[in-house]
Amino acid sequence: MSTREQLLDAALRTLNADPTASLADIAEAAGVGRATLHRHVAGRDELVRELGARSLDRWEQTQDASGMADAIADGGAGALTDCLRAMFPRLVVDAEDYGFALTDGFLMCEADLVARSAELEAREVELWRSAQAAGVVRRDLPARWFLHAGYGLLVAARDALRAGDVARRDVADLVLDTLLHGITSTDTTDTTTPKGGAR
Amino acid sequence: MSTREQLLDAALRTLNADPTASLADIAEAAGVGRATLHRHVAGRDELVRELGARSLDRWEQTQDASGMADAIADGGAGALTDCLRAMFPRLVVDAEDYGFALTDGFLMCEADLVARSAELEAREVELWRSAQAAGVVRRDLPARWFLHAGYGLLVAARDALRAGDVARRDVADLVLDTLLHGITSTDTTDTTTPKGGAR
DNA sequence: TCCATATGAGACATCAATGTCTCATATGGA
DNA sequence: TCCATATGAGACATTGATGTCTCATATGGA
Repeated sequence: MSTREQLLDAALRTLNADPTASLADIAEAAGVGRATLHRHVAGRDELVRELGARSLDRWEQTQDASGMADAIADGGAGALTDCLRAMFPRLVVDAEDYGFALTDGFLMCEADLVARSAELEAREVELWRSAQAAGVVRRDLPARWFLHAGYGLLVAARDALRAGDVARRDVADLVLDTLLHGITSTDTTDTTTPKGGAR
Repeated sequence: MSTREQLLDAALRTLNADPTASLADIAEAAGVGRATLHRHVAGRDELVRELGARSLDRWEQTQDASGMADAIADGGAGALTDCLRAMFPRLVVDAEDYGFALTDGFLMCEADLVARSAELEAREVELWRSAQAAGVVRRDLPARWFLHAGYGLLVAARDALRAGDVARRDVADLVLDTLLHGITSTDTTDTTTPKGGAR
């Protein structure tokens, strides 16, 4: 891994912990002089743009690795369900790795990032529409709402992990379960094994 | 309404639109000189602390107006369900009014705000626990997850409204419906009237 | 009219973050 | 060893936000 990438990794870690961290903070966290940081990254703008692009790369990889395109092409309920079940665990990891990018609003000031983000969103909306058509998810709600709801639950997952309220190994199931089935009590005599360890 | 409150309102509007707005921006948006803003508010810290306190006031009002305490005391499924159905429409409005406070992380740097927030969170967790005990919501998920999930869906609602993806009149139902029942298709022959106007 | 108060405009100093630069040093290969 | 390159430390200037101050003006009541 190049020095530049190591610096960007350190910057990501630092900004996840404190989105307002200064370049001096980042350089210190990277164990590097401030001048050295500037030698590899032109400035804060470039650094943030780079990390934003990385987060979109990751999102795209997640879509690809989940077989989103194939599932949409297939159109069957099984394929679409499998895609969702493959995608959300990855998205939860992404949301934690790129936590600061999830809620910080400076990414959406860069035109190219906005465009890419819209592109990836459009792909995901396509997935939701296919899932509606296949009868996997409700047709009485707007497909774009699923996008926002999924995103919101990723924020919830990130925050729950940060607060230590849920176990890392449970959180992906928690998100998908909540999104798909909601939190209403399903059975009257609940004897199933707890998922997140009800406390 | 006092001048100070009018200024705080303008600050809230401005910060909702752009969380990085400077005091000069806020003063301009309020139609007031920068000096006048400083005459009423000591500085940015005080302004933000004040708005944070307001958002917590609103949250507390929403809890009270939804009869949360009574519902917990009652403990019945009906009372608890009514409370949830009264609370979320209000929370959605709160999330829109205090949108910047929803995801911006400077509030949680003020010890007193953190304490109050934890207090209100604890109340809401109590509600969720009661709802679990009453069989209203699932017992196989940690109660604190419901807190995060509800919060995440409020973020989703705010973003969906900002993006123009859902109608304002639908969004509260959308949130509660998604949280309680999830997005899985419930019936095979869907002839119900669309809620958000599936597009 | 006269006066007290609030305001707008703007000057001014301060401060933190940023970006650039220099120089001594360290590292690693020829 | 000798040299090229990368680095660390730090000086320096710049910039934007912030906070304070003054003064002329406006407003509204006595």
